[in-house]
Amino acid sequence: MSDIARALGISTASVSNALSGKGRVSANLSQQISDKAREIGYVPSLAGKALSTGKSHVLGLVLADIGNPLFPQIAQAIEQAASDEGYGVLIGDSRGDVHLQTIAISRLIQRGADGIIVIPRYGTRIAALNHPTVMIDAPSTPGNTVSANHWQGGVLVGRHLRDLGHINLAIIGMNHQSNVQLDRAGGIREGFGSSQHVQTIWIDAVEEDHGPGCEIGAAAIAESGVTAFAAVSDLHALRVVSELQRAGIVLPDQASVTGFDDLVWAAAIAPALTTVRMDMDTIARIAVAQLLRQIDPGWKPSRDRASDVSFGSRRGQYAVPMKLIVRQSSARPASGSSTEPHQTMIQKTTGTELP
Amino acid sequence: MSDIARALGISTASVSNALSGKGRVSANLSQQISDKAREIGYVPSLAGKALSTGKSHVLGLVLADIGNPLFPQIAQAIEQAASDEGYGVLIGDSRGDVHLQTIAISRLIQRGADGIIVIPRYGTRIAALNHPTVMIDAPSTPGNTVSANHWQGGVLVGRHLRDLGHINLAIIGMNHQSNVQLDRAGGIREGFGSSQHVQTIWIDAVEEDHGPGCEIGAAAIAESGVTAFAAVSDLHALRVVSELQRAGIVLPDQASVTGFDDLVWAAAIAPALTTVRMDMDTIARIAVAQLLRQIDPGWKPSRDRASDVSFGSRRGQYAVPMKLIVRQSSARPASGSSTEPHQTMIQKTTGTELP
DNA sequence: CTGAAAGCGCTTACAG
DNA sequence: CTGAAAGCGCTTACAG
Repeated sequence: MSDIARALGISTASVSNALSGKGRVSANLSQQISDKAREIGYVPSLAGKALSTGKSHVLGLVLADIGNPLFPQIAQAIEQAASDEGYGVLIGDSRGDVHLQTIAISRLIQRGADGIIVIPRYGTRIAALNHPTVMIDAPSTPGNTVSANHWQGGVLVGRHLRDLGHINLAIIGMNHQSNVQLDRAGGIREGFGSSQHVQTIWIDAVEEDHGPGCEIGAAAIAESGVTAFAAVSDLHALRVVSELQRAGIVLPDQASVTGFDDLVWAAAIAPALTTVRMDMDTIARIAVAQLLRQIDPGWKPSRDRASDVSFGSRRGQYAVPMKLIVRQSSARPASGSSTEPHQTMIQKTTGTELP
Repeated sequence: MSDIARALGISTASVSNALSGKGRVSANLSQQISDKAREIGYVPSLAGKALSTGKSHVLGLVLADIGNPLFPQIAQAIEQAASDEGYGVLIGDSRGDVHLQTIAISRLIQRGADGIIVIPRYGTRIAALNHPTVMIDAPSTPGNTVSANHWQGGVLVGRHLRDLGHINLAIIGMNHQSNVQLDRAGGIREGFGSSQHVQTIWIDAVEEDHGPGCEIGAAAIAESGVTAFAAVSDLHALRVVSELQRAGIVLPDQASVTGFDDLVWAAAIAPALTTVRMDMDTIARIAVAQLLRQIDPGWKPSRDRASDVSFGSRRGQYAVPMKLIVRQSSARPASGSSTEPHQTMIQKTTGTELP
């Protein structure tokens, strides 16, 4: 910057004013300055700017567990939304440890992050920082800023399965401490209708009895009359699909399975998994916008995003609609066989030697 | 810092010297300073430090595609290794676009990253930056700094399948532009032995003919006599498992399947997937160490890591050994049925009405 | 061992 | 419209 000033024989103040476009410089000089800047390949020093303004233009993204399979989707969306607004993203990982979560946050603050985006571990409450912060979890989580509308996503699944003609459903969850999972399960129940048969299996409870990674027992559940399995995550849906197929149950003819999140393998398995997808791009945009508004109350989005306003919010919270993605794992069998008594069909295939 | 100096009636120079532990201050004063610092809750300003030293203590992590399912493992390991050395990690995503990759890198540099860690898209060559950079890809990639020894990982798989008694193998790859996949496939071939029957299926070629997401045709391949499937990634292994099971082929009795990378679902499916794991923690530590050495030739690791030196390197490259994780998908059947003529067995189960 | 001073690259009142 | 000056919080020769 001083290079430009020297080359043009002017003050750095004018250079700064011209380059920041605050309009305190004549159009003529301003033009010369930007020409010269381009000519000498001027790259502003963020460090200098940060020191004088007190803003680093960096956001911190803290996850309970970076190992989470959803992390790629999240990080990609946040990175995009942040960089659209001229912000960088610093990552912090608390490796699933609640205590480390706080440490990770303060480390990012020390590093100069202007604001923090937290995706907490279920059951965790973030101690109120006196630092701009937004949280992405579930509408039912206290302190949540924005998230997918997990309940509504569940309703989509429940209705879909009901419309397929199922009357006996098992919901598969992993952890009943997780508001995300609780919301999803509640929505599924509502969508499926309370007059039907519905049971919920929490895998953590099963694993407590039989050890981690044990069978969920999906095949046995199917034999008891359940024809629809709605998992609260694709990972668990995959376990269900896997156990069912191994037991010789043909999908989707004899049972429908659905998941959540549209993880990378959902489309890769056969039959491809019906699932529900979050609109992470929108969630990320809203999260970043809310954060920047905290950092600078006068902040306005760089491009108009009319959509930002369109999600009704209880208590200033945004709940972004989810979208059902119907694939073969819950297709309506062409032959209409889903209405046949499934007991018979299962028996027909259990003749093979199974584990 | 000036607060401390004022409170103690000394110069900021002494405070700086004491706090940075460069030993130019009497033990006595130094003690007072650190006491006072703790007392008033002093938090150093990285911005000030960055401006005066010209170092941000931030590293940039650039991925071709953050959406990559391996990203969580990578990011977690890099974040850990970097923060162990007092560095933060800024993320950049090129969304799979080769052109954006260069842009992402320069954006991170502009943001003040002292060095860049690149995990490139296959087939991409990073234009030599005049900025500290390390690259994590495959030993066979020009410019690679450190990576898993994908070839050796392949050998592990090949030998394992051979030792199981298989004599007819199909290697499943996705993209023959990827050095990672090429290395893995080559290793598998070597480990399995060249005297055996081996064929390689590249999914991208199959998809070119039949559209994306089409069947690989694993069941048909099995019917042709193949009893072992070695995929170069868990994702493709999953597709194989899925197709095989759907066709009524029982794993591992009638066929063995292996993958690569130990992605999150590898242990979740039934039967659990035999796979090969990278030692990302070691790779990340070496990558960070190499990068910091470029940034500051006098740099030394904060803790002694004797292990860093133990991986022989051709041309200064590190190839970190991979580890085979044997699970049920390639277990030796208790009954020894893998040596029975599998044709019969397949027929036995294809009696059910399959798609 | 300790301190006064200059400088890193920017921004921002304040004068002119 | 333009510039001289001070300041953001640190580090680092250089004196004393």
